[in-house]
Amino acid sequence: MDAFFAQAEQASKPSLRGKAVVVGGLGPRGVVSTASYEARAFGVHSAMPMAQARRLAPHAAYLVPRFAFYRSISEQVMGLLRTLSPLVEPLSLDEAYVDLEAGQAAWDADSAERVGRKLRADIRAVTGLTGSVGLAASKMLAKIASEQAKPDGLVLIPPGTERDLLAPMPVRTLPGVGPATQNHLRRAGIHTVGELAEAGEDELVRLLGKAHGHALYAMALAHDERPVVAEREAKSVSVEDTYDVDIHDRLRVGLEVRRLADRCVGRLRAAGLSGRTIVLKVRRYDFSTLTRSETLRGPTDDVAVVREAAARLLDAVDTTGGVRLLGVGVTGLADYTQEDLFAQAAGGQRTPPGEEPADETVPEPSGPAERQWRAGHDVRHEEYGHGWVQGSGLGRVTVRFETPHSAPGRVRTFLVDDPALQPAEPLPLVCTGPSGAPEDAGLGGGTAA
DNA sequence: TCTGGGGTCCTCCTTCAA
DNA sequence: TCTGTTGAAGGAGGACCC
Repeated sequence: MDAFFAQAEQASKPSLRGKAVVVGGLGPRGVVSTASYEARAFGVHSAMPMAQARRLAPHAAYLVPRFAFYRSISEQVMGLLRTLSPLVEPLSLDEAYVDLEAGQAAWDADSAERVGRKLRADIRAVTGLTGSVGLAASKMLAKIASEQAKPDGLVLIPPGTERDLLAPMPVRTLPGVGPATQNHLRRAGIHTVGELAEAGEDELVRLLGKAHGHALYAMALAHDERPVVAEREAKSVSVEDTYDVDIHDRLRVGLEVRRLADRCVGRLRAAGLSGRTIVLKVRRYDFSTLTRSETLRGPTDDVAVVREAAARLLDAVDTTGGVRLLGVGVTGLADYTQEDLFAQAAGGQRTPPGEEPADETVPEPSGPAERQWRAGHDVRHEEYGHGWVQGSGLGRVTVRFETPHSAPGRVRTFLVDDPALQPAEPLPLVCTGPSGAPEDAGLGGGTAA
């Protein structure tokens, strides 16, 4: 999908169409998740500090991400892909590989191109959004083709042309080459994929290590045998928070770690998993990051065990000077726990999934008690109908009243505790009803936040 | 006024047991 | 009993991706 989060916001908010839209964290330490193509023209891009984006594009609309909304659109798109093949490998909410041959949807370049064109039309019809398609004989090349196809296009790399196509491209084009590897290669005088291939496998292994060297050499020759894998098992579960202001108080650091441990266990249990290794992550005031881990004798999903392990790990970390980020994670995942084994040995039963032990609380992530009006989120007003929060502060909230199918709407301001104003679910982006009235076709059961 | 969150994979080092 | 080798596992950090 093209600039997915930003495009989804523009589709649901007519007044933002054709305008610069930036989606990301709006706090003092936020970064850009997605920028619309209009915002990119000002130099705004993903992973850029939000403060920098605001300097570059002060007039842009700045919105917080609405993941539940994007997920509902993503599920529709993934559903379309699964009609083409059983082998669909999602990379994220907005990207996936599809093995067309395995699904017998295509067998040569012509048939693949037909499938690609129809897919783009179907995505447009079902979601109202544009997506780009890259067609090639391997995952690496399909990815490169789809990048070339953006926005709103289709690119096919004909078999036999791969090496010639890759040769002049910068090394950064290849997946797995980031800023550090690019620098490394630049110092060795290697700038393009062609130069990478000429350097030879031994030289690349010497420069970049065994795994990376071999993999990069193969990719430079356009060799990529990685299969499309439909089901991938998670290897770790983690939660982390960056704080608006560094935390200096050791007691507070301990409380935050405990809170993160609770959230992590909540996620772990929701996924029906347990884990053996507990990881504490600390990013200090100077952005230096360290991790400490402890491996238990067996996997656990016990909140008290994870809390205690995280606290022990924290004991070994110097936090004087302040911390800006804390995280707690669990790796070495299993779908049983040490307690299962004990229970089995004793002929007993463990707490059924979903039921919490009486003396523990694993709070689900939730907002504070007072009403929060987050920029970009949907609302409904008794008199003015459906709209979205354009901004809030100083006890007031500004709402623009419009829907995906209306003309750009008017703005009104209310007190934050105005009882006539309530949070609302996102409206579907596509009308399918005979009357033209929006139906629930767009939102997969209306699961959005 | 710098730099999110949730992941995966790799490398290097240390420890420990066979 | 002592020593050297080897491999697995644990731990830490870094690079990369979306």
